[in-house]
Amino acid sequence: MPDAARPPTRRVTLEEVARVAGVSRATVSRVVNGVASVDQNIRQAVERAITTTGYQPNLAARSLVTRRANAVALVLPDGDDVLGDPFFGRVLTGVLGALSATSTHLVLVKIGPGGRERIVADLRGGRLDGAILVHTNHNDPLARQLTAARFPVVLWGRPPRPMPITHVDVNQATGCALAAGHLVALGRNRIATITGRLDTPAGEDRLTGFRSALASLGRELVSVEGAFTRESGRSAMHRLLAEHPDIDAVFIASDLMAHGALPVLRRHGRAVPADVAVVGFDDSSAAVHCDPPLTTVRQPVEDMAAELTRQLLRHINDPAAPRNTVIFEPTLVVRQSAPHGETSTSSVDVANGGLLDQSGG
Amino acid sequence: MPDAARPPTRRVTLEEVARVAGVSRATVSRVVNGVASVDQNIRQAVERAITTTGYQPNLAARSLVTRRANAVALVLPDGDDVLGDPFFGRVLTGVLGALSATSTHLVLVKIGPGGRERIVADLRGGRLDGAILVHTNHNDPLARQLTAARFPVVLWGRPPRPMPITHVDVNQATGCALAAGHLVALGRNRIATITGRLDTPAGEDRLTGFRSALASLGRELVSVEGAFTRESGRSAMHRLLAEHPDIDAVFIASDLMAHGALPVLRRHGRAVPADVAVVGFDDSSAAVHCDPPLTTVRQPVEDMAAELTRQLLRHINDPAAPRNTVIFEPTLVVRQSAPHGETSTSSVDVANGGLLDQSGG
DNA sequence: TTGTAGGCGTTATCAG
DNA sequence: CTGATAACGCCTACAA
Repeated sequence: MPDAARPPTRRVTLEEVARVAGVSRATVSRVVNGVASVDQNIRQAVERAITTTGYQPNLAARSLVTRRANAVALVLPDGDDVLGDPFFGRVLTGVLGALSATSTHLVLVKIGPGGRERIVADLRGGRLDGAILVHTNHNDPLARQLTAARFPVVLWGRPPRPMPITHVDVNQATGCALAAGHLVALGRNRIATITGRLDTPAGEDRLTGFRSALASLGRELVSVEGAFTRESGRSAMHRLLAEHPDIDAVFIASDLMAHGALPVLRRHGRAVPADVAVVGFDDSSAAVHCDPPLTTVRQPVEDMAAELTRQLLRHINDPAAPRNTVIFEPTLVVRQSAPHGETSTSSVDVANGGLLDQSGG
Repeated sequence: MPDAARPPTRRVTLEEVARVAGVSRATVSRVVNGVASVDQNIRQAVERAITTTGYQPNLAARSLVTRRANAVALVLPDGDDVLGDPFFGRVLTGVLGALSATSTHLVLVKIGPGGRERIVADLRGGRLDGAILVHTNHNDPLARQLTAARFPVVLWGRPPRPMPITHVDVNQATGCALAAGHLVALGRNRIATITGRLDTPAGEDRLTGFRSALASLGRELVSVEGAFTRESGRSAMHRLLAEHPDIDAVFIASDLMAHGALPVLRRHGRAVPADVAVVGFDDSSAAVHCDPPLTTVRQPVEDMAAELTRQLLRHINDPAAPRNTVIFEPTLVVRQSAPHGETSTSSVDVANGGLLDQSGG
């Protein structure tokens, strides 16, 4: 028999282990699943039989009877470069971290054509126990569809329109207030913002939050709409400088956009922060590698993703569990693009503003 | 019955569809699986029954009998920020693209403590059909272990030590020759390199490849070791400038390291490319957002990842299929960090050097 | 072309 | 505490 034709490993079933150990299948099953009520001697005999036979449970068979796939999906929008956004790396890290304590698989899904149907089929077909929805496009019917069918689903960020679904979010209002307060404390008066997509909850909340925070400080605001991408930050900054050349501060709704916008400021002869102070949002890796490094509102993305994952597991384990919302408090991370003192040029990187503790769960 | 306690959807089995359609389970199964030999009228009746009942196949049951999980793992090293590397985003995009034509799930796995055992268990337990290994740490026994057990496995990049395993790689020698030729054509003579981890195949191949390419052009080389991370690029450039302040060109073994290194050059008063020309490797998103934009050796990462995925599917579908190696030819993407002419300041972004066509598959 | 019947490997119920 | 025995839902010879 040629080497290449030999199957990976011979298949060993409960039946076989039972025979070797001289007990019944049921008993072996109990040992495998750690059921307490098994005689010590028998347990040991079974364990020996398991190692000598090299037994490995067949997960499909188990899945068939337990009705658990032990797998959840992380559902992303279909964009071509979403996976290049450092934000997703942090989300993945958080989700994988929360899952690593379990034996639950993480299945990565981008919603392409027919993607929605496939997710529903997998959920109904018992191949997926639940889904984590991250930035599936605004007004995507998926969230509503899945919650209506009562599948375990959780959402990153508040739903576009009010709807009973478990989700986590950062307190956008607090974050915006931190940014506004910081810029005003720096003595800036002609303040602008580059928004995210205004048809997304985060985009909308950060605009209205920042505007009302400024208003309560007696300042007005001009805004230009971006789309949360680096390129959109670049072009939005171009427009902003053309329309409002006299600004002295900008709040940019994501670090990635800020990363695209900063070179534009430089090229237009604006020194940062001397002429224009800049504050971003996220504290993604992009913030650290901006020039100058970016003052930004930190979202504890990994923690939020981990919490979201735990919420999903809760819904899977208890289908009747109530829906839940967990809001995390952001902090301000002060770096050189909008330093503490007006004339500071220190390169100190305050990793955590400490103005607010994160709370959640 | 309270809404919250109602199960998502009532369970419908083949049995039930069969009853509704007035045929046997077997016939329904044939229709579901698209077997040709079914009478048109009966087929239609069955299809009608399927829609009226809302039947959805139970994948666990199917998996149990077909011995197929329809899921493969993408195995990553355990590092904390691997998911933040833009390289992985490209790999994911390629893999998902190749898988989107099938109904195969992509399971994301980071090798933490006990991770190896879990993968083996999933493979043996029929929960995973195969695995794609990407940058699992040098000398990780996993590749050898899985191939020895004859599980379907494929590898990104050549194995550290020769071993029969299907893999894809970029032609590192060609890529290095492109970089060396370009720098020499620019009239540079004091050429240095910042290497990747020299205990990885890519790190080693890019050092030896670049050195021998330079040697054949009559140039010598000084080198400093990095570790493929942005931070390592930064510190390596510091060391390089301290030890060899007179260099006029640097070949950096990854764009991410180059992204960390460029600001160091600037801070040390070296103009790029006037004083020091820089060439990177990968053509990742980092290359475009460097200042100045980076001339780099482009790896067709998405294509390579897609091909690697297809190879895995081939091994899954035919356990006796021979192992395979697919080498992709890189191209040189010329940007401002090492432009075409010595004095050029054009901002043209030559997206594809066109010196070599990619070939593969 | 269709139906019958057996089996895939577990878990779970219920006697003993 | 242990052992039969019956599902779980599907595929697939084999027979009709």
